[in-house]
Amino acid sequence: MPKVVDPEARRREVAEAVFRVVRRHGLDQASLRNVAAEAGLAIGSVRHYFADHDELLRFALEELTDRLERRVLAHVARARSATTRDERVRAVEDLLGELLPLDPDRRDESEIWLAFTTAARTRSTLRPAARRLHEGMRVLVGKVLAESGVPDAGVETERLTSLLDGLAVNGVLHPDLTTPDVMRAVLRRHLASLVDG
Amino acid sequence: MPKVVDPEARRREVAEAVFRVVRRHGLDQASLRNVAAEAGLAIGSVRHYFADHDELLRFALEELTDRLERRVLAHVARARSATTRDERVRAVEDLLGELLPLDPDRRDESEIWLAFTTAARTRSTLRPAARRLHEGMRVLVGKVLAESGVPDAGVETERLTSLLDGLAVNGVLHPDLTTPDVMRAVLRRHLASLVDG
DNA sequence: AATAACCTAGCACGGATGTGCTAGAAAGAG
DNA sequence: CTCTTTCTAGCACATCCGTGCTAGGTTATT
Repeated sequence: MPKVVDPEARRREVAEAVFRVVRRHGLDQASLRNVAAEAGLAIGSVRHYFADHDELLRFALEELTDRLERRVLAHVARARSATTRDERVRAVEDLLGELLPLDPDRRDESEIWLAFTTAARTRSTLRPAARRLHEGMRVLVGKVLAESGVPDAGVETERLTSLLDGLAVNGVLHPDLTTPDVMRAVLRRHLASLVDG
Repeated sequence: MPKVVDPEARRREVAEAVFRVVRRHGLDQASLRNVAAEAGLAIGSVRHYFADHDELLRFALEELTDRLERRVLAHVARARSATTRDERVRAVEDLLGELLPLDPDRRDESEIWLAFTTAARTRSTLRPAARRLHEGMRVLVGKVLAESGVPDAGVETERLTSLLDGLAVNGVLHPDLTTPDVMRAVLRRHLASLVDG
């Protein structure tokens, strides 16, 4: 028998390499060769774990989705257990802040999210995964608003979803203008305007 | 002397070809060969008007900026001449709506904008032009808010700018969910919440 | 120690890309 | 008609890409 290697762990390692390449040089540059080099593997090794270049990118996007989902779900539990209204508002703020590039880790994730999401427009094999990610975020925002008793959930869900996406985009593309402090202030203002009516 | 050809007009024609390719297949596919084929020219002809592949893309982005600017400026004049408050609100709505993919033409423009803007993150030669485009939009939004007497212009400018960008992104990437009607409703709601306080 | 299974490495092919050059076509000026 | 300048077309080269294959290495079990 061969050297025992957890194949799923390997796949995740390769996905990490994809993320680093995408972050530094863009999704175009996430070729098998570049990713293999970044992962410290031979191109043949990468292809042993992924049948296809497409499958590699698809897996990376799903990996990103999983990670985001896990992080957000932890906050959901915390938000539900909030007692005072102030505590609850703060919990919602933190929860939605997980979707913004507020610190280096989340900034990395947002950069990767933006690259994959926009690429999915013309790369049809990425569309289903990108779609699931978007819908997940959308229903999350919808639930948060509904549970907070905000009326007119349809329009407000779209408004908050698009605001968060726009903040993430500008936080990634123009970090000197859309700084973490600015993003937090905008999010706080928006939430306040929702509860005040 | 040769066949007289207005070189600027030719450059703009080629830029149009770039737009069509980007819209259909993404910025990655806007190679000299693909663009030349789309424009019905030989690759050598395209290179006669553009020294570089970089220069071609840069020119296309600047062309997009010019076009957008021209369209928006027309609305600015109209908004300034509004008399009643109702008329003014509607003018502002139309003005900002020019930045959203509300009809096929603007949808095309938004798709191209998104492709170039996000590509500028890793393609350094596109950054200056993308930056100017973003700042132009930002000061426009700032002026609109200031002239409408909205307080706290800093945060509100960022909030509305990011909302518009987010709507454009989702209008392009998820047109079945973020439909023109939804975008209009969101924009209207946001503007209303600003003037009511 | 021998075997069999898994993993790694890499060659080879066809295709695409940007760019440097060169040859020729088109058409107003003399 | 002829010259001269502008424009068009396209070849050639080095580089990178995804993928089909194959050969070699590594190691737990027998």
